[in-house]
Amino acid sequence: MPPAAAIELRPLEEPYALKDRIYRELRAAILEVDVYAGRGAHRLDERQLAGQLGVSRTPVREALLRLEHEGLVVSLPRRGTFVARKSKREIIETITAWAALESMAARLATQHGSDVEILRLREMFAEFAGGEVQARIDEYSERNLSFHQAILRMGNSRVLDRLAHNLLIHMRSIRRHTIGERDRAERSIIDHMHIIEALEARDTERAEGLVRQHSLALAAHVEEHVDWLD
Amino acid sequence: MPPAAAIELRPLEEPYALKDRIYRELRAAILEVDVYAGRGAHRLDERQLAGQLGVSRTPVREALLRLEHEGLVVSLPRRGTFVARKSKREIIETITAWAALESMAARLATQHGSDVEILRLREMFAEFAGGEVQARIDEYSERNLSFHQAILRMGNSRVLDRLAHNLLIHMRSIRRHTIGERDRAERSIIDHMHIIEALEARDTERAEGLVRQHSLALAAHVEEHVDWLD
DNA sequence: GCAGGGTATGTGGTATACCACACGTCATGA
DNA sequence: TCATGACGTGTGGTATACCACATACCCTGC
Repeated sequence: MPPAAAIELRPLEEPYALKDRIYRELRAAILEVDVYAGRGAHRLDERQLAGQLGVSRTPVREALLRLEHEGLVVSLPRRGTFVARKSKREIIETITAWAALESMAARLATQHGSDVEILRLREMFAEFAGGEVQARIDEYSERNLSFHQAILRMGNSRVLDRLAHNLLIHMRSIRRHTIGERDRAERSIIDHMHIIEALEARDTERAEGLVRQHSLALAAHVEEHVDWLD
Repeated sequence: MPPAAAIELRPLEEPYALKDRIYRELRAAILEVDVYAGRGAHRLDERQLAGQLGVSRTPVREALLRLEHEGLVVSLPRRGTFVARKSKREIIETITAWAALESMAARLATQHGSDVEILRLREMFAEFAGGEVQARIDEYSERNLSFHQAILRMGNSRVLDRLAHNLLIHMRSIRRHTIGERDRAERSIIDHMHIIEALEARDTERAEGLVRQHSLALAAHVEEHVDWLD
């Protein structure tokens, strides 16, 4: 017997568990830190963190455990927990793995993706068509990420998406440093257009190949030009 | 000032932390269980496990957290922790992701793998050349796994290897059920030979494609013939 | 008979106390 | 001067106690 005027209530879904909120908080803080700046290792003291957050060590530890699984922090028994510093090699390997996953997603996208989804990809970059990339490099970078995530989603595979997402986290730190290399941005947008065309044509092999090539190019670029780590 | 006859001592590396040993123990137990047998959900009670192992809940929880992160168990807040049941779709997605990673490893293997490593692949199957596959299907299955892991290792990428390993865990449960399909085994060994040939020829695109195709064929097979889940 | 709510009980979530090990410091003695 | 050992201190590891929520059962009143 529903009342005439039912009150609308949202599920109120608070991120619920304390450990999850702590996890998000810590992750945000870690990604904020420029790990590669100084030489000193960024330390995460369980008791101190618990104190700052006003909770006990237990949920903090669980959050740290999760971060450790994801490779964002590294814990040395009885020595401390630290923000992970990735080696150049690890970053290249991560990008390579990303290339593998995203290219597979592109493959699947040509088979199962909807026309509408592909159309949206085009719209993403419509406003940058006139070569305004340089002027709004920051905004473009954001769009760039969305593009790649969109392809992942079009693969319509939760497993693929989840794996890639975990890798993406680690690639954010690179972004901070490679941003502003203008010629790369312009070449990037051209690549994207070719990828979109391949998707529209439902050319499985080509879409897959282009996506892989595009990502591997980033790996090669890091290999060659990045020297702010190791 | 090293003594004349230095005593040789191995690092004695006990798996160390309790939580790690518990993790291994639990993982082994979980993989032993045939999750897809009955209808009832396999439950993991923290207190009970702690009691059986003679430890407190804390390390047990940490082990469970890790297993949850790897997708082997699923925890419902205040309801319980259960051995994860993968849907048919999830399994197919997992195989697909595996295909992406392994094919990338094959790509890298053609570029950086040593001749010796490739030769070893051939040796793996030398004894099965005479069509003895059917008679020793169990042993072959083991070799089959080694083959794929070897390719992963030849990619010489820790990241790729780690990701793929995590996926492999979930595929073991399939093995139990698809083993004994003889024609598949024979077709499989032919595929493997072709892959080895591509690697020997350092044919990057071909090796990558064959590996991907080989794994995707498994996905398609599961899609079509597996009905013992969902 | 049955809808509704009270309540017992079991679960994971959290807080807290204690332990064992790693490392730095410093006293000791050759 | 410098090995060497004792020892203090701080860290993560573990054990334990308590809490809040979810569930199932039963009891009540209609």
